[in-house]
Formats: sequence, C-alpha cells, structure tokens
Amino acid sequence: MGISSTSLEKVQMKKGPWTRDEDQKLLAYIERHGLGRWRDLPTKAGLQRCGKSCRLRWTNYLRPDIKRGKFSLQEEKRIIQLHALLGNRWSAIATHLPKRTDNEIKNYWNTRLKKRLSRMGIDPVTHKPKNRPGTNSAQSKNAANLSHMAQWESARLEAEARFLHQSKLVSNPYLFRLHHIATSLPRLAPPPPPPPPPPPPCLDILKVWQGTCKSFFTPTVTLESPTSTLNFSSNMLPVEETHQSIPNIFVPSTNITPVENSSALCGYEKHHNSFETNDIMENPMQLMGNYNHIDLPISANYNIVAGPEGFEEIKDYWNDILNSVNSPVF
DNA sequence: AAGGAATTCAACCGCCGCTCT
DNA sequence: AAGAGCGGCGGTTGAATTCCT
Repeated sequence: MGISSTSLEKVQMKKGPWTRDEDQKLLAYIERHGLGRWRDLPTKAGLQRCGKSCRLRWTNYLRPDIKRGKFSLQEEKRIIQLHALLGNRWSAIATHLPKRTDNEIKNYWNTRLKKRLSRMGIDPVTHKPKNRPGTNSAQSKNAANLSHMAQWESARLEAEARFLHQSKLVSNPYLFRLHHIATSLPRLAPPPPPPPPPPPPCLDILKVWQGTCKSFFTPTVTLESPTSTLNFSSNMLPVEETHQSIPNIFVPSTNITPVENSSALCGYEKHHNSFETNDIMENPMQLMGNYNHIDLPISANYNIVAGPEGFEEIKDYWNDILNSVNSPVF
C-alpha cells in the first residue's frame, strides 16, 4: 500500500494566499476549458492547490462578475432586510445582492454591520431592540409568528436561489428567470391562517438604520444613541391596532420604477390584482409591471404608522426593494 | 516614529446533501 | 442500499492593513 492520493495531496498542496502567477494559471485554464471538474483542475492547470482551493479562489475572487469595494447604503439595507428574514444564510442572501459573493457579505456582516447594529442598541441576531424595561409579552408572542413568517419567506427565497442557480447558464438569465418565475415556479401553498403578524424586524431596523445613516452623513448632527433608537420603536403603533386599521393598502405607481419587459410577469399580474387579508408577502417582483396601482400584501403593513407618514414609510420601503430588484441582477 | 490594538478579508476547515456507481 | 466523490455552505482563522496612543 502506498500513500493514498488524499494524503499525498495534503503533503504537496500549497496553502495560503494566491500569487499572481497562480491566478493567471487558473484563469487561463478556466478560459480554455470552462468551469467544473475542480478535482482534476489543479493538475491540468499546473497548480499545486487542491481543487477546493481553486474553486474558492474563482468564486470569491477571480470571477469576472464580481463587484468589489465599498458596499452602498442600498446594499447595506438589503443585507439587513435579508438577514432579518434568513439569518446567517449567506448564499441565499448573496443571490439578492448582484455581483457580491456570500463570503464578502458574510465578512461585511461580521466585521461591520453586526457591530454597528449592536452599537445602535439592536440585537444583530434577533433584529430587535436589545432587552429593555417595558418589553411586553405581546411582543414575545409575536416572535413566534415572526418565525413562522420568516420560514415562509425563507422557503421562497430558497426556491428562488435554486432557480437562480439553474438559470446561470441560460444566455439571458434575467429574462429567463422572470419568465420562469411567472410561468413555472411552483407556488407555495397558502400557510395556515396566521394570527395578526408581528412587526418584521427589518422595517423597524431599517428606519433606525436610515436615521443613523442620515446622522452619519450630516456632520452637524450628532450620532443617535441607542436611546434614540428605542424611542423610535416606541413611537410605533401596536401591531394589532395597525393590522386591523389598515386592511388594504396600495401605493401609487408614480412612486414605483416600472420594469421593462413586464409582460414576463403577466401571470403574477393576474394573480395579484388584489390581496387577501393575511396574504403572505411574496416576491417583490410580483409587484412590478404595468399596474395602475400596486397592491401591498397585508403582511407588509406590520409597522405602518398611522397617518400619511406611515404611507411614506411603506412607499419608501417598497421603492427601495423594487429599485434593488429592478437594477440588473445578473 | 514606533509598537501595540483593532479591524479587515482571503482562505481554510469541516460538515452536509446530492449524484453517481 | 451503501458508499465514494464532489460541490456548496457557514464558521473560523490568521496574515495584512489600518488605527490609535
């Protein structure tokens, strides 16, 4: 018995930072032979690396469709929204941030966003304001409901991520994806009748976030303290009251950036001419198209603040999402 | 200017699930 | 059905860089 190939690999394989020469070899090989077969790649490409290392180097660094550099405010907000729904599922989150890798998002979260949220008085795990006196039991009851909602949203995003993966090789993946979603992606069965939904942490956090960012960008204003964060949350109406008082909401289309090729979404247009009470929020892309108005799923009104300012919040929220979805994803 | 602390991020590790034989 | 191979994922590490005193 000789040395097994795996132990031989362990002896010979190089580790650590990649050199320019190695990068060039890897790039040249992929250019010539395409992706896949990572195990064989190192020998064929003349690299003393394991296949896994090569794959990682490609997916996290060498791939041409990677955007590097500072995350925009929009991207930060998107990460927070998605993390609130999905938790540490970086690859699922990455499918919603064009040209960003899961590794990069994970690093950004761990080194910056998590700390910033903490400093703002928000628990980065639960996305709720950190424990404070006066936290009532209704909120803890709502936590279970939120978890339920998150599971549904999570399942949907997963399906979307799977599809995204499948459509990578299609020549025009964006249109293909839209078409596929509109025509063939199995829809989730409606969930069991949910109780009045709790406030999604993302909306709450985002508002705080926006406030804090404003102060970041306005030198004359001092940074908000965790106390001011809590003050904001306490300004919100109780969930139950909000939920019952606004059964149907629409956002005028003038506030929504229309998407081209909306015909690909006709299936959703038909389906989502209106929303039932307690309808689960689904893909924001459903909301795109040639609508005279856009119906907002009832589940999206968790944090509506009574009065016109509440409306503005929702419009801004959806505009943010739609803008990020409308921008080229692939 | 120096050196210690803190931060960043590329890369690694171990595990998991899927596919193929 | 079982096991090997492979790719993907999330957590973690540690070298490089930046910041602070």
